[in-house]
Amino acid sequence: MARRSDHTREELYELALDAAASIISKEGYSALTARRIATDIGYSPGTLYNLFANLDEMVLHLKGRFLDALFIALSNKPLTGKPKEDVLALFDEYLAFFRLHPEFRTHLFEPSALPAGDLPGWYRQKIITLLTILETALAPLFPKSTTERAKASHVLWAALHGISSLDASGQLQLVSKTNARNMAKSLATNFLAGLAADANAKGKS
Amino acid sequence: MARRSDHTREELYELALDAAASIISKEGYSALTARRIATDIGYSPGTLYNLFANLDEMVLHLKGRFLDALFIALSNKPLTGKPKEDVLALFDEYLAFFRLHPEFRTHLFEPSALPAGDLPGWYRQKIITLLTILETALAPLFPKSTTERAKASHVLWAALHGISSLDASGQLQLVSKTNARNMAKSLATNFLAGLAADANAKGKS
DNA sequence: TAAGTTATTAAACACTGTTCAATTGTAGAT
DNA sequence: ATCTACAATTGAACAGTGTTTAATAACTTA
Repeated sequence: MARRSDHTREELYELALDAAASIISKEGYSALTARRIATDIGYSPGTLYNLFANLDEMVLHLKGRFLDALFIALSNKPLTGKPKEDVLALFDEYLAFFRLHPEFRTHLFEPSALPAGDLPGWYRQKIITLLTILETALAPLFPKSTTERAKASHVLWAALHGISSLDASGQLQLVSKTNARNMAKSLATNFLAGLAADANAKGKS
Repeated sequence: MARRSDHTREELYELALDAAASIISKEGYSALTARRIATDIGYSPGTLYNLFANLDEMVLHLKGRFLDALFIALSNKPLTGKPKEDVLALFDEYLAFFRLHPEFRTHLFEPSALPAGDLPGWYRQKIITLLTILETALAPLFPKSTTERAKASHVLWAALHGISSLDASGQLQLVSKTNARNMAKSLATNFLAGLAADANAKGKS
């Protein structure tokens, strides 16, 4: 067999990622195999290796798509300028997004077999773009130091990821009666109150 | 071939888990295969299936051992009764433990292919026991409500897990200049300050 | 000493990711 | 219209995986 002109390279790329997303969402990660994707899109496994270096890279591109979608979801509602309100809204949106795509909660920010630092720049950029939203929401609390602002947003993001990820793996329910949304609210409320108290103390001294 | 009396069933169990831990720590998760473990302990793959239902169950037992070790590490220093001090010390100990066993940072609290709720009781108990330490450290802050105390400890644990896990996968360094220890400190400090502020407000009203 | 039990094994099964020579449709040049 | 060059696509193969199972032989008991 040989060349077909059923789809362009770009169409194939989308077809493959669509199929992969559908398989994962319907049957879980373990059902995602090269042969299965190939069957679903009507091509042979070898064709996938003409599009991606390997399955890991394909999953990385799929994650990239989800990072884009998450960014759009989080950008949906404009920020009000009130940090607490905005952070709570972003957290809710974040959790809601992963409730729609539970299969990605654990995996989206987990290692992709890549040696971490070897993640491509475009992927890193997507995460940074995502974090910018949170950083902007925190901005009013940090009129002076942008490095402190960045740090706070990174802590909040990592912490929220922990809640969302443990929730997804079911280990939260295993141990706690509080649901993820409540925990995220507790995290945001107390952390921000702590930031405010700190700013107060510095202002007085 | 047939029966040998080189090792008891219990010895074999320990041998297998030792070998598995060593393989993971030296060559990573992907090197952990039934044939490899079998070779390393001088038995055939089939023997492993006389000890464990399957590889996933074996990994679960290995995780159990790590939860035990983590508990011991966290119980090492006695609590002082000062919540902030104790939580900071626990966080540091937690991060230090996973720095010693980086290969487990991501996996220890991640899904084990088991449908979450199907995790055996003994495993669940190990996690609960672990959380009790943190809950005890927070006790002075919650003289009345034990449910609020539990909730706070769960939030802190999940958040710390997020930091530790993202750090392990290298995605923290990808995005932030702050290291995990600093982030954990920021988390603990601000969250506890927030709790204190809340308690103050309630006390006054 | 004989019989029964059971730990242990090699071999097999159905799968996996990945590679590659062979094939053949398509595009461009003549 | 024909020839050539290119490259997308493929089936088959390779080396590996987790897991099952019938056969075996060492141990235990009678």
